[in-house]
Amino acid sequence: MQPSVYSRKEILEAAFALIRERGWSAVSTRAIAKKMGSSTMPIYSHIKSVEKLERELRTMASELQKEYQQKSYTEHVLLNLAFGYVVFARDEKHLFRFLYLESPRTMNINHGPSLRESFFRQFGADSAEAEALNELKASGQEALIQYTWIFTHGLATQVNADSESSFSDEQIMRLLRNAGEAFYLWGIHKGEGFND
Amino acid sequence: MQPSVYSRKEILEAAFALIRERGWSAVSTRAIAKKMGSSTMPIYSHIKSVEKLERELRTMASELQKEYQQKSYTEHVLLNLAFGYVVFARDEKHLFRFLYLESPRTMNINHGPSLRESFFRQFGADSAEAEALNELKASGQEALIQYTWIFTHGLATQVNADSESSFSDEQIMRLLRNAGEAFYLWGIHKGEGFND
DNA sequence: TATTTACCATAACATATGTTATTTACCAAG
DNA sequence: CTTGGTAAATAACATATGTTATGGTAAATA
Repeated sequence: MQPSVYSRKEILEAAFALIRERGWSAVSTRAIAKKMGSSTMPIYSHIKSVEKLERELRTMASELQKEYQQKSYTEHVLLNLAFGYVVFARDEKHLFRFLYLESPRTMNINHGPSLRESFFRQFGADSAEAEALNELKASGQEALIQYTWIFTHGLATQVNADSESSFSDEQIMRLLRNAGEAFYLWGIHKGEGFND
Repeated sequence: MQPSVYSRKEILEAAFALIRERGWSAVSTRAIAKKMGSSTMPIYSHIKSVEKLERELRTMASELQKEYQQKSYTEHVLLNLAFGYVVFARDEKHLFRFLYLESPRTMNINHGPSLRESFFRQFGADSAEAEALNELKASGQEALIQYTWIFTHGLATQVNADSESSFSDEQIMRLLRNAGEAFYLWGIHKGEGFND
């Protein structure tokens, strides 16, 4: 048996480079092949169809997103998740669009789990964070996360659409902090939580 | 000279119906022709290229969006703009995606003027609204609009992605009101506006 | 060494799309 | 009525893409 000249890994990396640089619409079997200096056959021998390839690329993009979100930019877990999400949207425009803005080739409107679920999971996991929010009732805490998530996603898409990438880390951080504080104080103010 | 059997208007309406029902990716000269029961020729005789067609459709979609945003849902102009924007995103999924989420066929990341500019324009135009916000300094007012806009766009994209359209008018209105109030109170609280 | 088999390149098939050339049919002007 | 021009249909050209068939080459195996 012959060893593969073009490995599955190599193929995925070429495709991933393409989507990072030029977006999902620039990914085709021929484009990948050209980038590797091969024909399209190795792709089909390692990955059955473009649909499978798309799934792989989604996973890879999500992994990179996760790296952005897991860095410790501040001492606040939720803020880190939000900040990482927005910076990912700014610095990896095509990947963010691929994951959250553009439709899959099959025209389902179907966004991934993304930030929102991370928010809710992390919130439960991090006790220090939870303690700091003790003044809010449970419903208020959940609402705080919901509002923060909506704001974060809005900021991310806006930052993503800004082709000059003129949002600095500091600006993004300030926007997120301020919004979070506003929601938090509003929750305190209302006492009853966000749902009345 | 013969009168046209297929008018420019008829063509645009067929294309618009297509994009509303099945999205921009479903719009092609042949699909339009099929919908009209004609060949593709009338399209080219009235509209030179698909690129021109896309521009026309953007205009039409924006007009419909404007209708949503100009209704008087409440006594607050800004809230009306925001609410109309979100409801448009919920009820016209394909049009909203076409205008703000998907890339143009030519791969520029370029979102339209949209809500944000409307916000800033309307804000200046409506004096009653301005009066109500007098307690905020000018910089704080601008910031309030910015934060509100970010939240609104975030909510719109979230609502748009929800294929069950499970967001009721009341929920959307409440989210927008609460967020706006939170930002407003935060601005008061800070005194100096949002930019410190 | 001869053979078989996996891998890959080439070419082709199938489809979808924008666009244009050619032909047909019809209406209006002379 | 003839003729000319316009609009529409048909067909074709050009490109892009997913996918598959065919054949060669080189390595592993008998």
